[in-house]
Amino acid sequence: MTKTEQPGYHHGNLRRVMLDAALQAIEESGPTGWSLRELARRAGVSHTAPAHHFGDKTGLLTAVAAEGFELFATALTAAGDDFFEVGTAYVGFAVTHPAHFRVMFRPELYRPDDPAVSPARERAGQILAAGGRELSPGPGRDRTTTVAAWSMAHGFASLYLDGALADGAEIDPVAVARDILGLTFGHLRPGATTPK
Amino acid sequence: MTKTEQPGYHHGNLRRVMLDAALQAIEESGPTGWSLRELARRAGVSHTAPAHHFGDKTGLLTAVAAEGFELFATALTAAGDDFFEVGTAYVGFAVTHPAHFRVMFRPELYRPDDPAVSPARERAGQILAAGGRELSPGPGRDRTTTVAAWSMAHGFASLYLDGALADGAEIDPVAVARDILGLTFGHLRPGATTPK
DNA sequence: GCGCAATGTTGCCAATGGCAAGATAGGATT
DNA sequence: AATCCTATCTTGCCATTGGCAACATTGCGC
Repeated sequence: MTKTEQPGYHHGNLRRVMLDAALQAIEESGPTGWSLRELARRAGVSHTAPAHHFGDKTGLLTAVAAEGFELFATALTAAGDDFFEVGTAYVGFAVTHPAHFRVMFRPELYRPDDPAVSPARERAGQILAAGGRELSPGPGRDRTTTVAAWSMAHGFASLYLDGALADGAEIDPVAVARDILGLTFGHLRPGATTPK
Repeated sequence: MTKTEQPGYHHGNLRRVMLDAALQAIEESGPTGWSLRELARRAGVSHTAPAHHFGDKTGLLTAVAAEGFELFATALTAAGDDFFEVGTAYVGFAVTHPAHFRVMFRPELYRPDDPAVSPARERAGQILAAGGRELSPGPGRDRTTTVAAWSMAHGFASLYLDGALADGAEIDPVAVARDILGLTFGHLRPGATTPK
């Protein structure tokens, strides 16, 4: 359709193509259920070509994590200042970028201290912490509130992606996320009434 | 410490030894960061001996998941009827059995439909659902409450095990779990104390 | 133009998971 | 007790994998 032509020797776009192939493979078979050679075959290059872009397999996963944290930080930022919007965006990101998400929080798969990873990860952490401060019920409880909200969003996203919640019916994960965040944090919101 | 003697040809205890070796390897390098042959070497047997007990690598991981869900269901049951105790036990299990936990919720690693796995998993699910019912703020909200609590416990356990919460200071994960459960579900609790 | 670094290739190696065929042993049957 | 029988374990083998080394090609900067 578009310019999918691959000229002879130099691929010209290998890095991106390999990343996309990896993302698709991760969605299909998990973060370790594929081989570098298989991806290279799919991309139509020799089995060592990717090494020039990522070094080794861990390097490819590091690149996935780095891109993931970048997209993640962007998505959280775009959600604005509202605590619930940030929480919803957290789950939204996981649903939209399942392969990135699955790698990002499994530091034994990649090099977490890589300079391409750490800054974005910390940027995301800052946004989450800000959300916790906003909703904290009192001084000294910021960290607890942040951890609580983070756990809620992260746990729901993980359970959903792992299929643990699929008891037959299809669900709209983002809507459910909104629901459970409201149930558990609604009472902390200014001017909220306890459900009951 | 007891009968650690390995007679010549027949190991006599290979299944358990392999399981323990796998659990240790998983703690050290993640659920896929080791080789079957390496475990066999550690156990002092040939590289195909484990096949007679587990079939293949996936079979070994299936056995880990099965044992995990058994222990998990037992731990949740032992926590009693109190919602907060169940939530705390969830995190306690993850901290106490990190290797099991890491495998259990990653169905692409094993055979989730294996008859050794499903019953125990469902048993655990029943206990969680009962906890949700207990705390539900109204009819029709049972499922939401269950998912919320499950997400909270699961998310915190996952983040803790993955080292995402380690911002320098050591924490007591079970105590923090109690804390965040209180913050988010305390307002749903009937009265002050005394669960009947 | 030209040189050189980036990009890609082929050939090779040790390690891995798994299969097939054979060895061993411990218990059940007789 | 002799024998069979089956679970357990071994050796030998194969295709696949990740990674290294050496070489080929290309396009960009000077």
